[in-house]
Amino acid sequence: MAEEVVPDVVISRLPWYLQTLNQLARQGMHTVSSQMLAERLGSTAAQIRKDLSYFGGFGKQGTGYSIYYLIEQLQKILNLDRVWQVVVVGAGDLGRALTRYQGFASRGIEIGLLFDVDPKVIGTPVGSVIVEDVANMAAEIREKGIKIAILTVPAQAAQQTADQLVAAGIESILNYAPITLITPENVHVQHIDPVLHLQRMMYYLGDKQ
Amino acid sequence: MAEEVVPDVVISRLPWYLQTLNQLARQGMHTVSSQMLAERLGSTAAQIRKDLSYFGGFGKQGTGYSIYYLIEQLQKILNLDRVWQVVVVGAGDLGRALTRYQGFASRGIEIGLLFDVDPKVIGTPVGSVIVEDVANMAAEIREKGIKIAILTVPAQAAQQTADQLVAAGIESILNYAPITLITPENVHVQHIDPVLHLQRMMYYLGDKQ
DNA sequence: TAATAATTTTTCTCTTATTTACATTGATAA
DNA sequence: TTATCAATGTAAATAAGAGAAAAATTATTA
Repeated sequence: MAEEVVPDVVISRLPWYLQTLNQLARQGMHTVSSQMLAERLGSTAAQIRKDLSYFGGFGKQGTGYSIYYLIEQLQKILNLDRVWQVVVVGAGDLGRALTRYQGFASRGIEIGLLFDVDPKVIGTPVGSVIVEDVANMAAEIREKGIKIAILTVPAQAAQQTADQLVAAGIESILNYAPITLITPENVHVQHIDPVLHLQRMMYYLGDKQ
Repeated sequence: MAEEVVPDVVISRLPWYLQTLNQLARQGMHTVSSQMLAERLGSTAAQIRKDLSYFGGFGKQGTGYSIYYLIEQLQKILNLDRVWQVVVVGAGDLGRALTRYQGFASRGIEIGLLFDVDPKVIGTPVGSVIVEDVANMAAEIREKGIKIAILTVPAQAAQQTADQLVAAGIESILNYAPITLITPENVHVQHIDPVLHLQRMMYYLGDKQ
């Protein structure tokens, strides 16, 4: 009875499915077929069915999937049936924009802490949190038991800050700094860099501009 | 002589290689082996070599790669040997943060236009550009021949705005709105949504918090 | 100058991911 | 109640990607 491991590509698609299912639910729909969902997502029906089948059968043959039920199941699978606290490090333009971002609360994410080094911004409010001194970061993260960090510090400070976060018990880092972080194996890092995305698209644009 | 198509996964890794090569160059290095680069990236030497070999041989056997030469070649491949103008649509927190982002100019990206619907922000400056009325968007994009857009409008306006962008000749959209856009085949869309990334990480966190 | 060591390039193999195909199930209508 | 239709779940086939191994090239050292 080998403990079947679900491939990470599959995991990475589930939040995307969930997003669209929520959209459909908001539009008042109750049921959806893999075919219809695939069209909406620009994916394929077979892939959606296969992905879901890693976790069991959620649909009814002949009918499709109950949107409400599938949302509930996906939330359970992804551990979204609770509120996750997140720490933001770096209260520059981007860090502040993310801290104020309305799309977090409605999807179970709460910015619990916001840090910076700059004495000029420490103590100022951003949305409903106050910028705190990065010197107190480790202690506060441990106290609150936070496991997820969003990193929006300048490139030259990023690696050092990441090290501190890992030491403080952070296990997942969403990295907006334009460098590749080096972290222990057990720490999940995801890199969001608009430049990398834009450059990838430029390849396909050829000499169009 | 079949025109060999380079897989998109390969293309998506090149900007990442480039980023690290630039880092190494800034540190004063002149040469790097695939092995060393792989360690730096958290990738494997074989993969880097294989990716690069899609475009020819850039290295010297026994020595490795000339960092300067490889950067030059990658820039040529990705069409980065020019400045690309980009339009930002949506002058909210995120749109303004991106418009002011320092990391663009140094990597050949220039925010040429910034639009919003809100009369209160139209006319105000953000960095070196002025927020303009979205009503004039199509005309201005066409006039400047811009092909790339960054979309930071609220979810409910995103699809409609994307349609307008496509009609105005935009061929690549970097979408920050939390919905899946429906666009013609020839339009490249990339979706950046911190929530999707965070949710993916939450799967691996289990019930750690 | 010849031998050795380093590292790329290329080919081959293996693994992973996607697609196809179909048997099965449940719903609907005659 | 039976036949038909729609759509899932899964097994099998195909395709794509990654990794490993072999061959080739360059630099270095004896």
